[in-house]
Amino acid sequence: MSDSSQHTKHSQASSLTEVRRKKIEELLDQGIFPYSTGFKPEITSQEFLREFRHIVENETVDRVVKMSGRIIAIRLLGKAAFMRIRDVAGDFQIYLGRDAVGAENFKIAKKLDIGDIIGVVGKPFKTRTGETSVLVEQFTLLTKALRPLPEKWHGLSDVETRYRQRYLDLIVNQTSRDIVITRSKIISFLRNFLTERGFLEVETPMMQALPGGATAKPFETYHNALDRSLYLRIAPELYLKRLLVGGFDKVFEINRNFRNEGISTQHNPEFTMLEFYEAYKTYDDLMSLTEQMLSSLAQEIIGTQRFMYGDKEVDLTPPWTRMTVREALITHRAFNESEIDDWNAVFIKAVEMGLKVGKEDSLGKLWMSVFDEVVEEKLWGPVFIHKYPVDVSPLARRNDEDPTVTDRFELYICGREMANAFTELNDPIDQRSRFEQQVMARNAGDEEAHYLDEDFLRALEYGMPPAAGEGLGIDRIVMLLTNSQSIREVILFPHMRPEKGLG
RNA sequence: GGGCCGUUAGCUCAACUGGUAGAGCAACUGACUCUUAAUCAGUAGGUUUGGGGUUCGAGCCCCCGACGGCCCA
Repeated sequence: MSDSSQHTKHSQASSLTEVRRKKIEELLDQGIFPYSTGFKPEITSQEFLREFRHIVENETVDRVVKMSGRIIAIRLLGKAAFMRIRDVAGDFQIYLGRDAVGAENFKIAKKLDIGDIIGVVGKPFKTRTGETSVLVEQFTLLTKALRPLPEKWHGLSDVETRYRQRYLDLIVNQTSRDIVITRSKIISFLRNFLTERGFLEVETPMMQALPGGATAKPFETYHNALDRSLYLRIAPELYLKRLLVGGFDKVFEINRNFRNEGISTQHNPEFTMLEFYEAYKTYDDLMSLTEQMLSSLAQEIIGTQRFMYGDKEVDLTPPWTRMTVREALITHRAFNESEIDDWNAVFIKAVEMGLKVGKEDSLGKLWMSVFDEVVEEKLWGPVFIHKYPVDVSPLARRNDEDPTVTDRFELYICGREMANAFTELNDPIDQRSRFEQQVMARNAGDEEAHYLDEDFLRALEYGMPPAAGEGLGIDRIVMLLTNSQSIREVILFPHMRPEKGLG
C-alpha cells in the first residue's frame, strides 16, 4: 500500500460517524437492516434484576427473557463479550458467547457499537462475580447509532451541551433522568391533591387578546385571519375567575405562562404555573391548604419534610411563620417604625439603594421595590408574607380593617417566591377603579401595569362568589425538591440563544 | 445592559515566561470464552469558538464578534 492511499484511508477513518456508516453498509450487505422494528421487550432491567437476584452460579433457570436497551459499555474478550445495556428503568448486563449465538452471529455482535439499541433473548444467569445477567441466545440490532456517546466515566458535564442536547444528557446522566421523573411525580401529586378535594381541572386560553392576571411584559404575536395582535398569556387568572362566575366553585389549571423578561437561573421565558381557585374560602384558608399541600408533597416525593437545599436545611413541617409585608420590612431593617409610612423617607431610601423608582410611584410600590431588593433573599422560610399594599395588588380584596392593604400573601422558601395568593376581589365597582388606576400607571409609562378588561368586569357584574385563589410556581417547587440551583435543570429544554453552525 | 471567567480531539481535561498542541476514555488493527472504568500490543484523530492585529514565531498578548457560566443592574 502506497503512502498516499494509506493517508486517504486514515482521513476517511478520521470521522467517527463515517466508520459507523461503513458498518451499516456491511450489515446491509449481509441482509441485516439496522433499524428494524417489531421486537417487543417483555421485562425491564429493574424487574429482571429483582426477579432473578436470588439465582446462584451454575443454576439453570427455565425462563427466557426478552429485553432491550442501549449499549453503554462493551467488554470484548475474544470469543465472548459482556455488554452493559441501559433501558428505561436502569442498566443490566448481557453475556454474548460465540457458542451460544453461533460463530456467524458473533461476528455481527462484534460490529455493535456503544450507543446502539439492541433487543436480546436469553436466559438469566449469574456471573462468577455474582451479577445477575442475561445469557444471550439471540439478539437483534434495533437502532444503529452513528454518533459516539460521551466518555463513560466523566460523562457529559458541559452545561451548554447538556441543555442544548438534552437527549444526550438524559442518556448519560442519571440525575437528569431523576429530575424529569420527580417533576412528573410532583405534578401528579398536586393534580391528585386537588382533584381529591373536588377541584376540576380546566384549560383556558394561552393566546389572549388582553394579557392579564399578573404584572409582567407579555410576548406579542399576530393572528392573520383576525388581523389583530394576540398575546401569550402571562397568567390564567382572569379566565379562571370567569369560571367561578360560571358556577364552578373549585377549578385549577397547570400550564405554561410566558413572560417577556430576562433569562437567569431563576427565570425562563416560559414556565409552569399551577393556579387554583376555590369559592367561599379566604386567603387564610389557602395558607393552611398550602402548608398541607407542600408539606405532604415533600413527604411523598422525598420522604421527609426536612431536607437540605444547597448547604442549608429547609423544614416544611407546618405550621409556617406568618408576617405582614410591613413587619417584614421592619424586621429585616429596611425601615424603622417612624419612616415606613412617610412617602418622602421611603423614596429617599429607595433612591439611596440605587433602585429604579420614580416620583409617580405609590408608597406601596416603593415598599415592594425595597422588599424585593433587601428582604426577599433573607426569607429562607417557609414564611407567608401577607397584607400587600392595595396599589400593587389590583385583583385582590381589600382588608376589612385596613383598606390600604389586601388579603393577599406570598409564600417564600429559600429566598424565593413560591406562591402568590389572595382573597379575590369580587366587587365590580372596586375592580373597575383598580383597573383605572392601572391604566393611569400604564399611561404614565409603566409597561407592566394591567390592561382594563371590560369583559372581565362584565363577568364580575353578574356576580362572582367570594373566593380565594393561588398561583404556585411549579418549576421552583421542582428546584426545591430536587436541590437544583438553576431553573434550567428542571426544564427539559430551557430557552437558549441559537447555536452557531446549526441551520 | 455592565463586569469577571470560560470555549483546545467525539467526551473529560493538560499545555511553564509567547518557542514542535498532549493524556485518559471513545474509535481503528490485532490477542484474549466470566468482564465490571476489563487487560495487553499497536494505529489514527486538531481551522485550539469566529475574524482581525502585534511578533521571527500566538492556544497563550491586543481589538472586535459568537455562545456559555457567575456576579451586578
